[in-house]
Amino acid sequence: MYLCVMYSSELVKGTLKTIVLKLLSETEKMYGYEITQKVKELTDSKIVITEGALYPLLHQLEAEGVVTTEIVNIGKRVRKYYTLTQAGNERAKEKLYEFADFINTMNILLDLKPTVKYV
Amino acid sequence: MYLCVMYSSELVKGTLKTIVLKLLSETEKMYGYEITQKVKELTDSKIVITEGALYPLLHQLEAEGVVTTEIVNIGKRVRKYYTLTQAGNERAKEKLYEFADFINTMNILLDLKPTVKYV
DNA sequence: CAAAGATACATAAGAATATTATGTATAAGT
DNA sequence: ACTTATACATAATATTCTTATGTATCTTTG
Repeated sequence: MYLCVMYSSELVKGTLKTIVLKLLSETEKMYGYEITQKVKELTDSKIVITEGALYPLLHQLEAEGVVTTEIVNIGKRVRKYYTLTQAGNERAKEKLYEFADFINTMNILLDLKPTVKYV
Repeated sequence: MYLCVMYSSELVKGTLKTIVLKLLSETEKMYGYEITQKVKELTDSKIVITEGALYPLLHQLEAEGVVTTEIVNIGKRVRKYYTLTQAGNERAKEKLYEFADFINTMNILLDLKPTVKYV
């Protein structure tokens, strides 16, 4: 039996973009469903990205020129791959740096011990 | 000259309750304005709590029995002090633990180095 | 082989939480 | 006198997520 303790949604809220950009920055191209599964796997189901949150975000990123898309047919099904643009890579770096800095600030504020470095 | 780089609002969003509970858990009693100033000071103005966000949260916490209030007259002005109840202290511990755990998960996911312990 | 579950996309209604703006009022600094 | 700081509060709006719904194919399993 397995007790899955997810985080309160308000905590995860706001980190979705950072997570997606990070994954895309290290995998060249990914499709939506793949991203949800990867996050589930890496976090041991502590963070679960819902489709209602992910797809609108991906569309938004495309509209902003952060990613480009490529549609691939798998049998009769369709997959939509997302790839970071050069601007997207910059965006990913910025977001990761911001998050690392944010964690450091929160550690000080909440009096948690170590600091995190983003090189 | 001083360049104040605040975090994107979506990052800070969701951590407000944790921050407030933590401050109240170590200071016995605080009033709203005091909380905003303390956070500003501790984070070097990287996190600024707006009144429109804070006051509704404090009222909510009171309605939930997490804090009790005490109104104090300072001259002709009014101050509303907030104190954690016993349930509030539990809530603060839970929230801090959750946040520390969340940071650890995010560090793994985003491949940032150290982990944070909340004892 | 039929049903259930997994894969894969998408959007709309609603909830939650914050920002921005506004309002009131006193105290302090310039 | 005027501006800034202190101190509360709420309303309109914006953002971002959850939940629900919809479509469709592929795979596993009884």
